Amino acid sequence: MNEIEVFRKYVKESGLRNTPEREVIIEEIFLTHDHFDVDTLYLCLKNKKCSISKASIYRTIPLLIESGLIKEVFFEDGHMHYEHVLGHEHHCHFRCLGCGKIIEFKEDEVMDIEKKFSRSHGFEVTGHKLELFGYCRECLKKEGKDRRVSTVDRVDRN
Amino acid sequence: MNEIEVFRKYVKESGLRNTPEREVIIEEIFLTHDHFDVDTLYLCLKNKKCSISKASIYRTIPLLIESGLIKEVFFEDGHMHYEHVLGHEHHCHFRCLGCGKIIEFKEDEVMDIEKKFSRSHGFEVTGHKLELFGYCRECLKKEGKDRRVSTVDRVDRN
DNA sequence: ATTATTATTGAGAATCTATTGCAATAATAA
DNA sequence: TTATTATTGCAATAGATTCTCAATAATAAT
Repeated sequence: MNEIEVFRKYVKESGLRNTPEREVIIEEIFLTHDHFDVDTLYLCLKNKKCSISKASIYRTIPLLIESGLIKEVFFEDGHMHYEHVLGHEHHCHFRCLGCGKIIEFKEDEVMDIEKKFSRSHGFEVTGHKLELFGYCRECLKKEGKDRRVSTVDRVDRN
Repeated sequence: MNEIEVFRKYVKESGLRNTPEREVIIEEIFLTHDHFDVDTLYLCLKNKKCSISKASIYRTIPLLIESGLIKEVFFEDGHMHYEHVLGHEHHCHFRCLGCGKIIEFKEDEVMDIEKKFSRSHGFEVTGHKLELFGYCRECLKKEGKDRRVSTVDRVDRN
């Protein structure tokens, strides 16, 4: 089942209505495999012929999350970023505090942690989010310069 | 060194100036061991005699992060949440998707993941953020009811 | 097919978080 | 004590997200 079919099924089961606007949004999102945010998605659609209002995009995103197509990954630069779930196997992120670069990597060991926690607490663990941060090789070279605590809460003082 | 002393040292070393407002903010934050956000912090201070402008709180937070007193934990309900670093050993979070409850737990195995990633990529890993999510015991009882994908992007449709 | 019902859309207003400009104040160093 | 300039509070602003509402269109029922 591709993303459109998944969504149609979800819409039907939920008693919602499908619309061309929503399918256009989904197609645009799944055109690449990258992270995305509302504003760039909006501009991409605008630059093609098919302009869709931001309100509709904002209203569609929770549906895409509920239907298991996408998920939130991180809040950065004042807005949320999303990524694919369908067709994109689960992975973790490394964020470079120097240049802001995001690197994805796979890590099975987290499953052990999930199981251990699940057993010890009697909870059902359905997922996780692991982010490592530090400095990438390139930034380690420019040693010490430009380091910051976080992309969001940088303090510029010079 | 307590939180105030840490901050005074940081301020001195950074060529900033300390102020009573900043110390009041720090004292309020470290009064409890809980997570906090800007708005509740602002209201707490307002409810006591010592009202401090939101602008000052927003301007102080990055300093507290840089000085190692606090850090961001998650973005939820449209705004950032913070927690103590000083005097609060590193831990991970479990978030119940049913009731929103946050549970902290310690987990050393993540260090192995850090090291493994660090070695394989030649990066310097300085920290991590691990969040598990699922359903707590209480919510498992009310099985199926009230489940949601995320606290932020909940879809209410009834 | 046609019609009735009502979810969805788009545009803009409203809201909310967070940042910034500015004049007054106050913390440090001289 | 004085000079320097970081910090404060307030108001204005920016940006993201939500909401209002009339018009439209997707489904179900006829």
